[in-house]
Amino acid sequence: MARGMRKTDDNGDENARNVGRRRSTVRTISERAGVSTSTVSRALKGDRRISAKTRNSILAIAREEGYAPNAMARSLVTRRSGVVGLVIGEIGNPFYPELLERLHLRLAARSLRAMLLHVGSGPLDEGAVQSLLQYQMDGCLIASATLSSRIEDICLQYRVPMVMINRVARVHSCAVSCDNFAGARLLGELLIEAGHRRIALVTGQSNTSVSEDRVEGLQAALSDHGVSLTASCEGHSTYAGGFAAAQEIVERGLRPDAIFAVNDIMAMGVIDALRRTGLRVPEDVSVTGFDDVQAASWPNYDLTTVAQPVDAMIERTLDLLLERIEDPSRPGENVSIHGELRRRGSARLSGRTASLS
Amino acid sequence: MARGMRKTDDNGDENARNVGRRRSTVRTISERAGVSTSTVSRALKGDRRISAKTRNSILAIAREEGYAPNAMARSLVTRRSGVVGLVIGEIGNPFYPELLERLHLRLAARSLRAMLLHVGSGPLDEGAVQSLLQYQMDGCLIASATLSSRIEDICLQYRVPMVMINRVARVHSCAVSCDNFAGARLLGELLIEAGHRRIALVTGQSNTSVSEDRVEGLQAALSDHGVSLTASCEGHSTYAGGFAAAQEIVERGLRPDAIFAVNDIMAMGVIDALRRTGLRVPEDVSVTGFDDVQAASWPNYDLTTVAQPVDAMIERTLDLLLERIEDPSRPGENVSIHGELRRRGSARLSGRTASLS
DNA sequence: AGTCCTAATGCACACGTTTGCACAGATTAT
DNA sequence: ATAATCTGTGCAAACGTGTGCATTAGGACT
Repeated sequence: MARGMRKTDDNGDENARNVGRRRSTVRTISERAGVSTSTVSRALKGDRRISAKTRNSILAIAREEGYAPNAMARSLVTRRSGVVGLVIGEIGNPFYPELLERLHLRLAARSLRAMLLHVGSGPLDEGAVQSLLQYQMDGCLIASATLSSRIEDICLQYRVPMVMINRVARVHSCAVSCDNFAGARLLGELLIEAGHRRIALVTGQSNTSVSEDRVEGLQAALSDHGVSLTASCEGHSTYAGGFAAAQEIVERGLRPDAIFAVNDIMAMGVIDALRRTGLRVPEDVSVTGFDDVQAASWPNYDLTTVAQPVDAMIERTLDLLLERIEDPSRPGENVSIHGELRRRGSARLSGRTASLS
Repeated sequence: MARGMRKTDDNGDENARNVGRRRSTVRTISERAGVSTSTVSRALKGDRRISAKTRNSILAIAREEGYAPNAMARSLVTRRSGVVGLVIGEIGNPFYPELLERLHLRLAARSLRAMLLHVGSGPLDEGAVQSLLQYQMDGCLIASATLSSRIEDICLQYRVPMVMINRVARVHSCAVSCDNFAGARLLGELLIEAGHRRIALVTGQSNTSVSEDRVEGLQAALSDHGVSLTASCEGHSTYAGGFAAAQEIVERGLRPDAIFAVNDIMAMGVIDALRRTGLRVPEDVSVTGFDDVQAASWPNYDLTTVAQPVDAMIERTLDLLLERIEDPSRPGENVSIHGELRRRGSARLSGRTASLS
């Protein structure tokens, strides 16, 4: 299709000298500059011992050649690859893509690169753990509520520093998460203050720490006020899972006046399912989520939720990881950071709190 | 929080021999087996010249040591890193996360690993292009409708094989995309057959090839039937962009009976905006999208759209990339693969086609 | 017995960097 | 004048693999 023919031809000019030729190395430069390779190496990393004159000359040649140091060769001797492995969870939940973007940005800021070990909720293949070792990764980041025990074991065994994000760690490991318990409790109190007494719970696979903590947070708020759960429904931790769970709740005639979904994506499914049966949100049923993904603020969801402090979590995660790369003997640490309540339209407000922003 | 204490302690046992010690190398193994390092190297890659006896002995020791070959050292000599750079686009559009998952899977199937160069719609920093060269990546994959000319130039200049996905390439490059023109034309015809004559267009930044082709496909269908566009509205290629565009169309009193959005995520914004103003979809206005992201089949969108043949596109993309890694002198190629029309509830059907599945 | 072939293994170098140490020359202190 | 310090640079060894070539041993064939 000629439609694709935008006219921008002729590749960059600057280093036409090495088209086709092999990439220039520290050796190429040393020969042109008439110095040894070690001098070149030192000049390029700004070693003060190299005189300004030769350094500038070397820098000029390097630029002209379009030189880029070979990270493979470097990491062979420095024993640092500058690469961290990345396991990223259920991609159908927009929380993870959104996390991924920030994470990549902050990694780059610390001059680290991410290599994908696994993405999605499928089982992770043996190739992933092999490449973690083969590529001499400096560390490993696990952003997934589920599946990871295999890779966690490997990291422990081979002493690869590892930090999990959006989870709580078992012994010896590090993890950073939102304070799910406290956040869920806030949501629970919000529902109770708004007068709700028939509260239903929609949860994902309950064996994740994130899910468990949120459920317990809600329970804590409820039992503080002598309220007990009207219903509890478990489904896949997806939009479809939330949708199905809400359908089931309606069909069983449980008539809750509020539904607490364990995360935003399920809450969105819940809302759509409720409306499909003619129920109004929030007039007939209040709905809350957790995470504050972008879609939560879409006008037709307008979801009351708790925002995970993603940036703060990432920053802490990288602190922990870099510390352990520096000194692998450091003990494991669990960090939980407070999230922020977002009052929106999917849950009724009590008269008292309605005047607050 | 004691809540986090799941009990699973003591790391794997198998190779307790090398805790704390440095990882075992081909040399460690050669010494234990009483052979030379070259024999070990050959045995590990199944060279037939090594006798079964010594090979088995070496394999056993390697397993016991938990040996993993050092990919850095290997690629230094083989001049193949097994790594491809990945640029992934506007993450707010679920098309890209969904693509990412499949892509990673198929890369692994060809024993390649993906290193993240850039993610999201922000400007890509110089560090990204530097690391493309430093880590000696075998190739580069660009999955983004926008931004990439900088990295494209670099790839051309340094002869790094590169394939773009969901775009059409300018000269010298490779690209794989859905046949956007044909797909959009199908949608256009569907709308016209259903009796729509007041058709509005909602588009993203029009300077992307994907967007342009879809618009032209629609136009082709319209002019075939002597229909001309009722309105055209441009916004950011996001949910919010679609939402704003539909609002504007309604406010300007243009009264279209159908809206063709350039992709699903914008179509979702369009639908929500229309409903917010009291208009029904599809009774008052039909809406179509493009991509068939997962959310398109959510019951409250139930979006008529064209499914991009993601798996086929990925497979072709990797074919092209691997061919060019093998032989970089191959000429550029544009591949476009037919998508599949998905008739759903967001667009009215004509009596004639209503009986079809 | 000598020649040739095959099978199995080792030697040594290359890949591109970094870095401890040595060395030459210049400058300063004694 | 000699010793001590400093400045700028080079040598050479490492990092862990892969691989062309040489080497050895054993057998088969003439």
